[in-house]
Amino acid sequence: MAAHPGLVDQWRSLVTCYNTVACALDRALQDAHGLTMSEFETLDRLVEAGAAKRRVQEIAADMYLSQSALSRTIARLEKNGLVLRGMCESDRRGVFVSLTDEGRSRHAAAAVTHRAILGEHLTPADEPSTEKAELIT
Amino acid sequence: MAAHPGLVDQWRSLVTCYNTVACALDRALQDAHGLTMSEFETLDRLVEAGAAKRRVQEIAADMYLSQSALSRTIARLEKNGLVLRGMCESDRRGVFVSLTDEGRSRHAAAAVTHRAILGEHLTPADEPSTEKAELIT
DNA sequence: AAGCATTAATTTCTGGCGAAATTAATCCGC
DNA sequence: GCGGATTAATTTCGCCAGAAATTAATGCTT
Repeated sequence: MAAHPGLVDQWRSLVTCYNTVACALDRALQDAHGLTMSEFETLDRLVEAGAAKRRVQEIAADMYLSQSALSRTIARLEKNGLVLRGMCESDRRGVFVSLTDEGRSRHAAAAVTHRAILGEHLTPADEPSTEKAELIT
Repeated sequence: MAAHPGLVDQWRSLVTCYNTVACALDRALQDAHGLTMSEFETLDRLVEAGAAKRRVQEIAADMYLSQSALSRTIARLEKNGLVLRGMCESDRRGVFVSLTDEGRSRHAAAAVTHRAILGEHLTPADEPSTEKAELIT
């Protein structure tokens, strides 16, 4: 019993760290850019893909978000003019999702905030400092 | 620009790790014991405290859960007979929360599942293997 | 001791999530 | 080419979370 007494502590540290960063990110993105984390992440995947990217599910696979949640997220983004949904001729079940110009610029602005928040809460890995320690402890 | 290109990757790893474990935990606790993660964590804090523990907020502070969410979680636990709410004489705003016998035994059973799932997904830290320790470090 | 700010907990209220049901198109075996 | 299985996306449903409003007790200042 209790063969790995550190496991629970390890998990709690992970939870605390995740929640701290996620909460800070969510607030900052919402306040400064009116985006939820899911919305930002969705834009992020589209920017990474460069061109138009089909398959809502393709994005979902990268994102740990259910297909239904992503469908609604994309609907929200479209309503706000950041994204466009289009037909896909080759497979008419599929849906193309592509960034609008405004989507691209909103993402660019939000990405600055995003990295700033990460920088505040995570250590750059090549420079282990005192920062993250306090979060984890 | 991109002064810390690894930051985003680090964050994504953390998110993936957290989601993977949290999802597995949630499923296992729900299927085997009918408990949500929040409910289990609440029981866990009460067991750790040993005696009756007042201050809903005291528990909340340990748990990264808002006071309102915890209030509802405790209400659910009470409805299921795992926990009791009682008056606190010294400060009548406060509410004592205490485990029932069934709460104690349900927690004990669930804790086994809990540790098993953690063991599957996290490395014991004293034995760094190929799994996910790298994410946390 | 009266009045106002503060603190503890609960209760709306709104919004996002996942599971399951639904709709629609494609694939496949005959 | 027809009918059943599969796949892509959406919609519906119920649940849980946080923010803000509410209720109630305490503390503080005069």
